[in-house]
Amino acid sequence: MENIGIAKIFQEVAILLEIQGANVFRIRAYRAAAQTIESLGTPAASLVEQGPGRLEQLTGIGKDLAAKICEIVETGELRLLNELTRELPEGLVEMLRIPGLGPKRARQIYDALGVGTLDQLEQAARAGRLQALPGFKATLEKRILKGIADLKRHAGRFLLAEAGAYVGPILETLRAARGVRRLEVAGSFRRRRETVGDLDILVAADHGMAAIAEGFVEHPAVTDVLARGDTRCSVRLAAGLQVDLRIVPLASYGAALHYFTGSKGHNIAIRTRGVKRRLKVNEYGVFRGTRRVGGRREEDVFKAVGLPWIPPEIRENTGEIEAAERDALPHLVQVDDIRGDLQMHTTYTDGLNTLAEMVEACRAKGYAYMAVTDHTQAVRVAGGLNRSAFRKQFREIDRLQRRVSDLRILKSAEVDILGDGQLDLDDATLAELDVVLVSVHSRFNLPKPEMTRRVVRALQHPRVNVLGHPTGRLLGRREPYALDMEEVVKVAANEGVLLEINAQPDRLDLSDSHARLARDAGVKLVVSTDAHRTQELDHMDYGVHQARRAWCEPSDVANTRSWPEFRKLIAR
DNA sequence: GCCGTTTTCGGCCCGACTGTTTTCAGTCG
Repeated sequence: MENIGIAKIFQEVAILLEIQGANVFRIRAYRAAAQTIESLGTPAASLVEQGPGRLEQLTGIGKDLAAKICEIVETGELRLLNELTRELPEGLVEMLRIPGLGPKRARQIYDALGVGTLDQLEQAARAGRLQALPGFKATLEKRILKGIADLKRHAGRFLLAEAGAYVGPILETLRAARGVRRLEVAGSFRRRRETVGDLDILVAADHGMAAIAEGFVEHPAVTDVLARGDTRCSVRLAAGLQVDLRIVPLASYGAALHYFTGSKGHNIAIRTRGVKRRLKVNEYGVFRGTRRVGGRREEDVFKAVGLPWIPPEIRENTGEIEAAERDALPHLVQVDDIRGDLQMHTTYTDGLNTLAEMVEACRAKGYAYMAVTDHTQAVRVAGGLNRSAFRKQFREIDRLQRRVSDLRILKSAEVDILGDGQLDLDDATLAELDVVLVSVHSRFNLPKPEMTRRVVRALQHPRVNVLGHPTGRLLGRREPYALDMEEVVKVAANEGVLLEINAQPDRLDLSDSHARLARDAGVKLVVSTDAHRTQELDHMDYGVHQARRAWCEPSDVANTRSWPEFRKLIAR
């Protein structure tokens, strides 16, 4: 059982307990455990192997939950969940994803009407049967029907890049509105998670709040208004993306920014620290009794609970508070630290810009080096190169290099890892490359042991330097292939191979937790754009943020080094 | 169900909006 599967079981338990009306703190414990397991990086199964007590070292996991994790790992299921679903249909879990329908109402509907699936609920609502229940009227019934339709149309999360594009025009309008002093997108967007469920826009204003809210809900991009008040509004855009707006006075901006940035787990931990110091922390500020002791700046909140400011990307309650306490926060890598891009394609294969154009674009970015990594033959759809085509490209690189002194153009290739782990390029050509990048582009559904052997074999080839997009996932479209990441990290550490964080917004592969696993094992990472056109060189930003979420400092990311240092690092 | 500078019991983060309410429960973030 994968971590995500364990987390899902705990989430379902939490929801069913909630519908049962169980103790809210017991429910919260299951939710917290789900989150802990999901962001673990290392498989929970391997912690189970390390013996009793290892799991209990995780925050929020005690004796009981540790035993339940063992049970799931060993049997593939959880008796508690089975018992709960004997009493309540599992379909209720899905029903709770409808806005306006929480545990109490779901229970009420199930008890009174026997409705236990989304489809049954839709039928009941269409037939007007919900209105028969106390506390239900036509408005709520309509809202539920709309919620079901929305859920069917757009259940998923949005790529960070997509969400940013959708919200751009709204931000412009808000920035121009009278009274707006500060503005920022908070939430998971500010934490730079790879996908976001909705967007939280925070505005500081000294006057005209109602007019700002009005302008927001009236924006042409808005198709539905879900809620509107003078300080909080919630809308949906045509694409299905929900956008929330909060307006606070300038004096509360820092506290609100902290609060609405989250994560939820991080906020609870911070507020709990506040309680211990007899402070109340809310989105309006930090208070001792009724006296405000801070809140204009985000730093105020941290300072009040005895901590330095923590970068948003690591506010996941996965150790950042403890690190801040010890004054041991990482000095996270920044996009300006990057000195070269190590994966990109040209018109030699499936790129849209010529080699010369990519070189100019990299110079414009001020890079010290770039690697040209066109595909090898096995990737037929991309028109992969054979050895003679590579020689032709090398000659063009030499010609361009003679004209360019401020940028080192590295001869490289994205060499395909064949089904058995052999490389799709002969040793003589490999020997001519400055950097050898290897990736999997075929036979994605090999069983885990075979896929792991395949990748490990490739990494053990003495010419190999970087493993590209290590899990092959495409966010929202293709699951990662089955790969024992712990094993891959171990081999990469032994062989001195670097692991890539591919900065394509729909890849971001390695994931944050895998990248952190690698970093903690001392494996160096490379952040590369995999650009197929000049504009995509700008994706570096997404990759660097992913590295930041993995707690990476500049020294953890190989392409923050100069080329001579980089070359020393990859020598094997 | 977890946890401990209030330590093995008794706490556990906090506020806004909605709808159906005459003072609040449910939901959401």
